[in-house]
Amino acid sequence: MSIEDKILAAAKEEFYRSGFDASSTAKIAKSVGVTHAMVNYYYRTKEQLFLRILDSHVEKALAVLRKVMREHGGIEKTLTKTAAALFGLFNEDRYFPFLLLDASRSHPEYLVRYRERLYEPAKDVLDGHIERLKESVPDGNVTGLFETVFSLSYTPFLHVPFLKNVAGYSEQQIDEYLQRRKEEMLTLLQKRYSNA
Amino acid sequence: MSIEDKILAAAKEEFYRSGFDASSTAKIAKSVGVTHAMVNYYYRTKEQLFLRILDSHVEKALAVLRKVMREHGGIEKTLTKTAAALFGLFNEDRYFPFLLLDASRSHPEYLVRYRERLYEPAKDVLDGHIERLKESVPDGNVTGLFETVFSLSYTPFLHVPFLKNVAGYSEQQIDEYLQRRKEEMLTLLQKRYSNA
DNA sequence: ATAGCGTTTAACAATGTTGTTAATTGCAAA
DNA sequence: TTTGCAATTAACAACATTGTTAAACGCTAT
Repeated sequence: MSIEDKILAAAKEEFYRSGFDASSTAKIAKSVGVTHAMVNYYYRTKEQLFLRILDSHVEKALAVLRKVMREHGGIEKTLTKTAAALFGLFNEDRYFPFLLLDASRSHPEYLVRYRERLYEPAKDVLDGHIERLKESVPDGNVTGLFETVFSLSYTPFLHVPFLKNVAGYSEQQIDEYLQRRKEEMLTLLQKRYSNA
Repeated sequence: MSIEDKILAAAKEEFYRSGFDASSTAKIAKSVGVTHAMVNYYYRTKEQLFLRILDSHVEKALAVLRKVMREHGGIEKTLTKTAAALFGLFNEDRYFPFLLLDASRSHPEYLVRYRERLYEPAKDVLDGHIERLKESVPDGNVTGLFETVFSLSYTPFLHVPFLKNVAGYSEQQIDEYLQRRKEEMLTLLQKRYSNA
């Protein structure tokens, strides 16, 4: 792996764990074993380095969502697939939810750039199929259901640092925990849309 | 309000919005309009100032939970009351969830001190009444249900900065949003425990 | 071998951070 | 009114931060 790539990987770790403001390019460089000038040499500024990482993650998330949303099934299938896709996405980068929350709280200006495109995948479903979907959901609160899916997909990963560092879970216990949460989420969804 | 109290209030804001590491005692002092030496004069160190704030919040949260958990009703009542209590707690300090997440990710050592006491209110219910509760829940996953309640109670508040600063919600829209989320959570719970 | 070019370092500047300390202020009690 | 003490400031130390720049390094191609 080239130094350029090593810096990117180390930066990912650092930004994941500390957020933008509390991260230090000097520490990133140190963890790679080079002078901090290398960070500026390859990525100009801390901000550009951060945005590059954020960008690739958001692109990936959007791609996943678009794919799921395009499959036009009933509310049940769409919700379940969305839930599984989101959970899988976060499971690949377990600190990604932290990154998003940190950005939304401390640097919303970095997220404004995605505004339109964030709503776009959802629109496919919410506009094109919302009428049919509404019939399957008691109170017609389809967007609310999607937000519930979103929330229940990422909270397990927010809890990982606590479970690991405070409650003392082992890696295996963490994995079991995440699996339980996924199943509980899917069970809950079934109940929600399957009866009035 | 005394300067001592003003510093505490400003620190709350700053820690809420930036987390421990990204917060600066100098900025806190500046926002109050005093020299940063005052922070050290009244609170010794940044750490002690932070812990004082964290402590009072955790105490309050534990008190609320203890109160709810002590009322020995069925699973339905206990869950609903817990949900409402947690939502109300976070609604009073809307950045509190951020504070907890930040601490659990970047400073778990600050949370270890509460470890035993965090589980204590839950134990009241989960040990003393778990058998009876289990009968009301299909797969007997009572702890899972409580965690779902917890997750759905705080995520709306995590979303507020995004909705305000990226999506452009007004204060009123935020309040309406929070109300919707609360109701969706309660609806969802009803479905979950009311049928097999 | 050497000229050239991309890479890397060391050093610097400007700024910000936390915490301490000596000096000053201002009020209250004797 | 003057002594005394709490409150407040200004200045300082030690260090970390980001970003820039000139120099050195090391490899490749001529």
